[in-house]
Amino acid sequence: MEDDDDIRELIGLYLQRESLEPVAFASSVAFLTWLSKQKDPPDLVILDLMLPELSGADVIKALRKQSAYDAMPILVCSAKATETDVVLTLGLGADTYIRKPFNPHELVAQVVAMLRRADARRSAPSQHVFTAGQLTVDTARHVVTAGGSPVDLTPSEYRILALLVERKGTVVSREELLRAVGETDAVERVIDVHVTNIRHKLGAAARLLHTSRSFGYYVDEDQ
Amino acid sequence: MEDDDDIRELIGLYLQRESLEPVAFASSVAFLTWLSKQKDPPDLVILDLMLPELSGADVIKALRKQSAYDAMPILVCSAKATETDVVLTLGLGADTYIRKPFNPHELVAQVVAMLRRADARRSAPSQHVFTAGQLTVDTARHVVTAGGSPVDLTPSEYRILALLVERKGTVVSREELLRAVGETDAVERVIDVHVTNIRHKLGAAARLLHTSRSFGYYVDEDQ
DNA sequence: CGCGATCTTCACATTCTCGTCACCAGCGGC
DNA sequence: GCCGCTGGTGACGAGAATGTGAAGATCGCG
Repeated sequence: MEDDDDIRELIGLYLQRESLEPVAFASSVAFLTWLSKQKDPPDLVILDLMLPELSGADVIKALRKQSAYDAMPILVCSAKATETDVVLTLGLGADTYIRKPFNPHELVAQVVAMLRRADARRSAPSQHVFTAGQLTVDTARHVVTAGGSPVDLTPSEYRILALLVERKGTVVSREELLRAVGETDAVERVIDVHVTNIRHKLGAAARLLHTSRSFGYYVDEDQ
Repeated sequence: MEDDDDIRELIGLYLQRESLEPVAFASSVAFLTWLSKQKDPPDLVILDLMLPELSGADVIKALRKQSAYDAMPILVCSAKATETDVVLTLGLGADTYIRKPFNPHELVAQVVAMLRRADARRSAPSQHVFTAGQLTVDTARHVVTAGGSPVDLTPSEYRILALLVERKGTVVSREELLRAVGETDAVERVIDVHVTNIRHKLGAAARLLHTSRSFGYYVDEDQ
């Protein structure tokens, strides 16, 4: 939210370049109205302090009172930069303060940093389950299932299959699979043996594990 | 961390006024050494970019590589304030950038704002009793029960089991368990011995504590 | 300083895994 | 069909990972 049209547009452009989806508002009221209609709160709010109607500080206060928005990251940028302003604004519940004039790149970097942190929290159990067809690899439990039933793999077999499923659709070279197994100086053919054993243990799901002649192996969803 | 003695002291004083407990270092190496000896990571790190020996950027890189510290808030303050510096620093994993010269009150306000957010996350699931099957771990009282009756564990055994139960269902590496115990310069096999002892003390509930060959240990509800 | 509790290391047994090899099968080119 | 090359596979010995008992090493405490 920012009352100067040019600045608002500029910021928007820079954010889009980071494949973010900014929604811009010229006034606090417009923003709050929009917000009340959203199902999920936005990932982050950029706020100018000097706004017509409701001031930025009032917006922060209003947001922080509502439990739905009390965890939403707020970045404040403003030309009002006396020490008191900064302290007060942060005290109200803003997360970061950037002084105007700021460089767009800086703003974007700060936004990305804040989102990274928020993401880390939200998706704490991040991505640790990979699937390919009826195959699932749980990298937290180190468990592989094929068609629902667990498959008992040795550590090396697990590491090979996990890498292949994580990269499903792309051929992985024996060299890289060797590295995944452990920094050994073994002959590349070791992988062949492991793959054979994996196939036996997978049973029907083995048809997802393909050989790419003279290149390596790959896992594919279909067929 | 800040190489100018006066500034370091000044910042420390201001932080203490907020009933925080700052620990100051004049060099990156001193800080990292101290950090490796701490059981729990500090709540927040204030970092100057221009340091002798290891630069602030190197410190950030080093910290973010370790999972124990990848969530630790980092505030960077520096006179190196070109746009590129700010963007790079935030990109490395810092959370906030403050330009020198900064007002101490601003720094403190920013620190408090960051801590508020980190606190909200940490204490959000203020859960202190974890269970897995007939096992319960009360992290407030430091008491473990198996099938209702209390189990008498040594401190190290408790820490290991607590971590495993908190993360039930996921494999925890010996390395991470070692870190939980506190000693980092011990042989990883120490964990094996502790686990053996824990198993004996758990009796029937020991069947919940599994070995994941070549990966670590894990606790699972079922089976 | 002595004592007990706890931690760490070590040694050994056991079980499981890995890498290698030899040989066979499949494929494509001719 | 023949040949050369690449991949599949069964078997085996070397070595790794783990469980565990016992012997120092440390620590905290009276």
